[in-house]
Amino acid sequence: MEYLIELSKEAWGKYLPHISIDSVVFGFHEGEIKVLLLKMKDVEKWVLPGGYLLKEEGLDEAAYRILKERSGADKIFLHQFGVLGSPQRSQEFFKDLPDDLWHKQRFITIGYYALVDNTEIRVVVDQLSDLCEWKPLTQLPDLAMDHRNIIESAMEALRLDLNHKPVGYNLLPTNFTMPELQRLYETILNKSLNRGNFYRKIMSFDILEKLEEPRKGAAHKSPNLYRFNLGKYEAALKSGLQSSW
Amino acid sequence: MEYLIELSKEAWGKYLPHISIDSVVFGFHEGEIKVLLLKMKDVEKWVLPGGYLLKEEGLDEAAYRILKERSGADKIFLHQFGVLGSPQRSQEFFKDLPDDLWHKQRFITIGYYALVDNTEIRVVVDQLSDLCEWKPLTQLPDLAMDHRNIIESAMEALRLDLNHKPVGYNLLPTNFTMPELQRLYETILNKSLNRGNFYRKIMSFDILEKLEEPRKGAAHKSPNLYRFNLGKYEAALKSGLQSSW
DNA sequence: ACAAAAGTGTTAGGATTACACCCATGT
DNA sequence: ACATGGGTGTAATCCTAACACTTTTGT
Repeated sequence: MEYLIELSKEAWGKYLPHISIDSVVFGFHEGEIKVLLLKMKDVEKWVLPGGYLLKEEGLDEAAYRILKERSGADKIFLHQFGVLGSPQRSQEFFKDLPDDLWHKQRFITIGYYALVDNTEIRVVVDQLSDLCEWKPLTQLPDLAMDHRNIIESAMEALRLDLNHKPVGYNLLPTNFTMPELQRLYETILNKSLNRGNFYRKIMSFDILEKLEEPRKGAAHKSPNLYRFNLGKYEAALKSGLQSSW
Repeated sequence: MEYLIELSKEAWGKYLPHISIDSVVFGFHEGEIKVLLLKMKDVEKWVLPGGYLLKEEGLDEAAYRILKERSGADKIFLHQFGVLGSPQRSQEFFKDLPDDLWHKQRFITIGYYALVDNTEIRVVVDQLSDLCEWKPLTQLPDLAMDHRNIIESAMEALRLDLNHKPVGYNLLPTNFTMPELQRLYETILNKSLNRGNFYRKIMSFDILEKLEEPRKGAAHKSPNLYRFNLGKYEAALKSGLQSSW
């Protein structure tokens, strides 16, 4: 708690008041969508990696910096999806703390979602948190304030953006198999897709490149590996992958 | 200028600093999309109807209030579409004014778009403005700060929302003709549509009700009048009007 | 007569869905 | 042998685009 008060003093000088940024970091692992969460020190509550806007900093810039500081995630796809700001969203949470505490202000929070290939992320635990972990979207722990809402809005935004943003490229490792890509689509859309039709349709977009070598080592037949042709992918996304999945 | 300074003093007490709200009010008139703009006093620049967030006010609530105060528009469809906030977006505009002027802070602005049937709006001019007028989207006057950008983002958002939000219901008068509805779609999508196909498709959604009486008085054949069945319209929008226009 | 509007018909071409079949390959 | 993956075939259905025809009705 000492800790918070120390940070608070610093905050009033560095940041714009009343504005926070929270990021919902999505990953895809073992066929599930996961969200990166931090466990608060001394409290059994989890929070999104969030932070504040420096006085002379752009919004996207701040979102990148915060994510870097609080989770170690770097060079990431980030997209702003909305602002949440009911007057009471955080006050109740800090009610036992002094009134001049930075955290006790009213905050408007700007929501970003981030997409990461989580095989590449090295998770860092910062000063405010005990733990930084991937939690499955379907089994979220107890979340502070309105963070569960924020996650739901982010997921909704992601679904709508599937044909307009490079979701696959950013959630999968560079090389991936067709079943992996299909499972990603099925998870985001929350419905199952016919394998043959999925294969034909995704190939018809002409955004994938097949690698020479299949993935080896596992049981069963070695699956072929693909990667996105980023140029073609982005060109195709501009007009939206016309598709009804 | 006196004026601004007076307002500035008041503002520091009433509003949250650094946060503004700007609304792009769309109307549809004479086959064109129009935007409601205010002309600043003493300067040849136009601005969006915008304002600030009261200390204990929700975001949507503030957007409604501001629109009411600055344009007279009431009971309106409003939707938040994004946040704009490069550090220098407004400073340059007020550079000759005192540093403690409210307006000279750094602002993050929350963008809303509003849809109105502009036959119903009675435009009000507030203290800061000379004029409040509908300007065609295709011939916008000289706009202050980044307001032209904001309008473009809003229009982009509107296009994407066409199958998910009750755009037609809110931009047209209660009763309207089929050619009017088609022209609205054509304008938003910026392409022409085949009449017969448009008719069949829109009817197939089963969201329109045909009135008994056609519109009378004009030249040529009296066109039939329709109105939206709001219940059915909203139900259909939930899953999105599956359509490729 | 003419222009605008309403409603329907038609046809070719695509896209979608839902299967099914066959092959390859690692254990 | 069996599970997994890859790739293609196909038929029914539906959607779309493009045009055309007919009828209605004000001026």
